[in-house]
Amino acid sequence: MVAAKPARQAPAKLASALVALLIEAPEIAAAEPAGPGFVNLRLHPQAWRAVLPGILRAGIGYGDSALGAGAAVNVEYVSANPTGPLHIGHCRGAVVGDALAALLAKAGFAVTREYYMNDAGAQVAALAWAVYWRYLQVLGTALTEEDYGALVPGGLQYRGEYLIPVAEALAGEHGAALAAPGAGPADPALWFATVRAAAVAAMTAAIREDLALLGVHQDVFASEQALVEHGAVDRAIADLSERGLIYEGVLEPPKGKTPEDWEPRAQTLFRATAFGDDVDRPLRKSDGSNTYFANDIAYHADKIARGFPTLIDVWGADHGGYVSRMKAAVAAISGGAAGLEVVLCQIVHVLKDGQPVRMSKRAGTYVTLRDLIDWVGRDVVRFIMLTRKSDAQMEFDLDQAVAQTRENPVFYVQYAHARCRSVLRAGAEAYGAAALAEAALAEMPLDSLAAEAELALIRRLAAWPRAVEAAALAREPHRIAFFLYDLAADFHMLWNKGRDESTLRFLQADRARETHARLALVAATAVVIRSGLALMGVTPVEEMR
RNA sequence: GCGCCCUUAGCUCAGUCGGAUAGAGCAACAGCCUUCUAAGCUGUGGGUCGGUGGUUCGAGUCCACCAGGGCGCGCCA
Repeated sequence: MVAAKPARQAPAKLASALVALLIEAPEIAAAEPAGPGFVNLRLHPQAWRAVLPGILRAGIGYGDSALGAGAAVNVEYVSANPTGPLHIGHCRGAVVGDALAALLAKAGFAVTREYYMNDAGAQVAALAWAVYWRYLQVLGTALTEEDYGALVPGGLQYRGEYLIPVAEALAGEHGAALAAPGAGPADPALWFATVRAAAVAAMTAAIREDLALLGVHQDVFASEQALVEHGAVDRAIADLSERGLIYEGVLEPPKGKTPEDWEPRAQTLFRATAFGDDVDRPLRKSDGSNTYFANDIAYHADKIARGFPTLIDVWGADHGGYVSRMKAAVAAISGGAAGLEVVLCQIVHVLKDGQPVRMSKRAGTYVTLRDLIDWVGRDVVRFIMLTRKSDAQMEFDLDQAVAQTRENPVFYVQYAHARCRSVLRAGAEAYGAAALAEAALAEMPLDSLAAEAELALIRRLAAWPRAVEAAALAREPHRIAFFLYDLAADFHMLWNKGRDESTLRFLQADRARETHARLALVAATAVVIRSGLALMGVTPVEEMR
């Protein structure tokens, strides 16, 4: 139908002509025109069976693609401020980013996994003040929290108890040297840099521990502070200035909802509107220091300079308003040579006993990544986080996550793999492990595989490489989870067919040829499940317990 | 007020490049265990794809407007 216009022929006529040609191909069993110009093709079963040896020889590498042609891609994810443990929102970004990176790598891109540490800004300063408060407490200060809070610029934040060990370590190393006599607060010039460094180091270590629990390992941890110290921010602003994209100006207040303390103010602005953003964006605060955006431009400039034509950032939905300005900045600073894509992850609501778990940072009642892993396990967390499109909100039902039923996709897929392994173990007892090695099964004659449910399963297996490429191009790792679920359903169906019809069971006593062909199919199914779970960072299980 | 995301079966969600009669699970109903794990499988019923227009041979998919939900909106990160 697409070709009809350039060919100047009616779609149905063109379809008939195509059919006449296609029917000649040896792989094609039937071809017929259909509907308004479709062509229905039916491949010979032999053409389908022929995919199995390739799967068995490729192993977990089945589905690897040359699509990316080795092009460099930088995937930045998590990038939580180093101010405390990771919570469930970070968790989704971590899993989505990690799976996306694995997916792109499988699709043939040269992927760098990166974490941007915001270790320079006001949040980290607030963290230092919070740690210092705990330090004074360790020393036995007479100050009340209220008194101390009055001394802190912007007030005391980060009251969580997780800072106490950091303060204790400081006290262990420095004694009372960072405090005034009597465990009172000393001049910040005396302690601030030391405390901030210790706090950031401790929080970074904690975050990396959390990520390790989740099985996330990134290649690069980029430091905002290092960029600032090396002058990267000034260079980036100078670069934009040379391109005529920086000016001093006054922004209009947001339409309809003017902040109460709004007053017109001249600022250093980036001409983001020249690259599709709604308004130009400030790079300097009124006190002359750089905005977060300015630092972020320098960071993205750094990534571009490191040779990445494609940058992918995985962000929380609360940063949605930030996307267009960052895309504008990347377009500006690279002269259009590099592109930024942003994958936004919407909020995750946790359900326990069917009720939403209330989260309040102030009350310290938010669900941490560690909590979640303690409750349901790493593999379940990773799989469930990939059972929704990232730009749709998600409910994480703790009860469903540990349920041993078809409702739980993790269980369902794992169960299929365990069943595969169970059959192969039984087969190995009958025929010996050597005969059931994947390389050996790849040599088996397969012509006995002819049942519709068997061919349906093979068709699914054959679709894996395309599914990988499509998911990689769409930047949608959740598709892998759905593919595996469908694959598991095909397998469970075939398994149960053997109950109704004993000739369809995988293991046929005294019929080695049929059995080996079926074991090749089972082994190939297990391979594809493992290949998919590997992308998701989920461990396949050998048996259910 | 403005911008971005979402809206598909009673519920939770898929839906590939715009392609034929829109698919799963749960819930409801009816079945399947002398058998490689019944933790599973089979079948039935269930739809104005939020609404209205438009583009197209063809729209859940693209465009415009509207409604509802979420997120954000100068010197936080």
